[in-house]
Amino acid sequence: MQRAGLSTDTVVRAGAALADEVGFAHATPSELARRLGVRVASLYSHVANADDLRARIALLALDEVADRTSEALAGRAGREALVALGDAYRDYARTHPGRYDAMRHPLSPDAAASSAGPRIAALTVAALRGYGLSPLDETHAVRLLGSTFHGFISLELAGGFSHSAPPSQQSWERILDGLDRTLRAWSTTPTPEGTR
Amino acid sequence: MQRAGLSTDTVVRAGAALADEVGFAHATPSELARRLGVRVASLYSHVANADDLRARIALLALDEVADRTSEALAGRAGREALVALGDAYRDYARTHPGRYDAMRHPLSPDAAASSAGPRIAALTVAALRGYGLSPLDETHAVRLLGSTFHGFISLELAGGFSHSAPPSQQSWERILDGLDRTLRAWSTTPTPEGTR
DNA sequence: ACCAAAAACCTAAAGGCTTTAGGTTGAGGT
DNA sequence: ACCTCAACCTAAAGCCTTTAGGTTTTTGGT
Repeated sequence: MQRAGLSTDTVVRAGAALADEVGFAHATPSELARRLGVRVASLYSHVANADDLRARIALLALDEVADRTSEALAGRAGREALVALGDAYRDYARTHPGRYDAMRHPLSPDAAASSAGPRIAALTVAALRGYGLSPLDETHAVRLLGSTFHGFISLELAGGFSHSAPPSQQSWERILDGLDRTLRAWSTTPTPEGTR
Repeated sequence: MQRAGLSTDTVVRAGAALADEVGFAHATPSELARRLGVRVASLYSHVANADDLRARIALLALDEVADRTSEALAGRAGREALVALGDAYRDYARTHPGRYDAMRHPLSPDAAASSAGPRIAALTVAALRGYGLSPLDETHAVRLLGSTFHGFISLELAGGFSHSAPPSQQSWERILDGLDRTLRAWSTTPTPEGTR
């Protein structure tokens, strides 16, 4: 009998491809086994259970995003870096929607710590270097970027912008522009009175 | 034998409560029946199937958000309206995390059209009235608000901000402030050159 | 070339979830 | 008292996940 020659790595990669095709939520061991031409039970030698499979897809996605982000950011600063960062996320989400969703899959604390998540955070900080922010402002700015990028991408992916003109690309550019202006004025913004 | 006296409405409401407790993804007919003290099959008289249940929870959530938003916005304009809108979303997500997730559940085109979604969109436009935007700018601004609010809330809910100082509330206020400034300068922002 | 051990794959089975078909029982109106 | 509708039920089929334990291929040392 011919063997598929699977390993944890190949299984996870196939799982990621499946997630991109049918959606992260529908990337199940059953369907994966079917596509790999293997019995379901065989997958359980490579992956502990369905959730472990999903967590590993998440780790893979985080890694890939970190790599692309790192490449996109090389040699860029200020507005250019901001745009490169946003486009890197958005392009990744469009080419790999399942993996992108996987990134929001909750990980155990130590899985999260040893993931590429911190590396992505560090890259975001690096992208902001050109704006000359204080450490505190920097944290707020990282959160602003994360929120805006993730929010736009997830709404766009869910089809939230597809039912009205103009094309979302225009809004994306407007928003990047707004972010750049906001960040340039970030440190001059007084902290709101009500800060707790 | 005692009857529970269920209707579609009570089932959906119980489903929404369940979603808030265990998460939208785990709000299954099985678990719901268990809590209602009823056999699973009985639910299928009130709800077509598992996805129908989830869709109805989504519709309920959209309706509730529209109501709260509408109330929060009454008598406010400009920055005040912006903050009220954001806080309404965020408060709803915190008190009803399952329902909030449900709102991103994909609906059929006609279900979406007859949902409270358009009402929410109209309320967002109304909240922006004080900024005096052109219709095109208004659309971009609605998308900006939707993205930023949803992104922040969904990352916050997923615990993305809980592993670092300062508390997310501070970032939220900074971000609302940034949005207000951005919107005030929105129409003076030249459309980026590369607009397609 | 041989032969153990590891790795990959399998069958079988238990238990949970979703969904449908068809039967029973309670509650309200006449 | 009766009739009807709605609420609820049992039963069963089909799918998914997970575990236990067996078989076969591959591998690498001799």
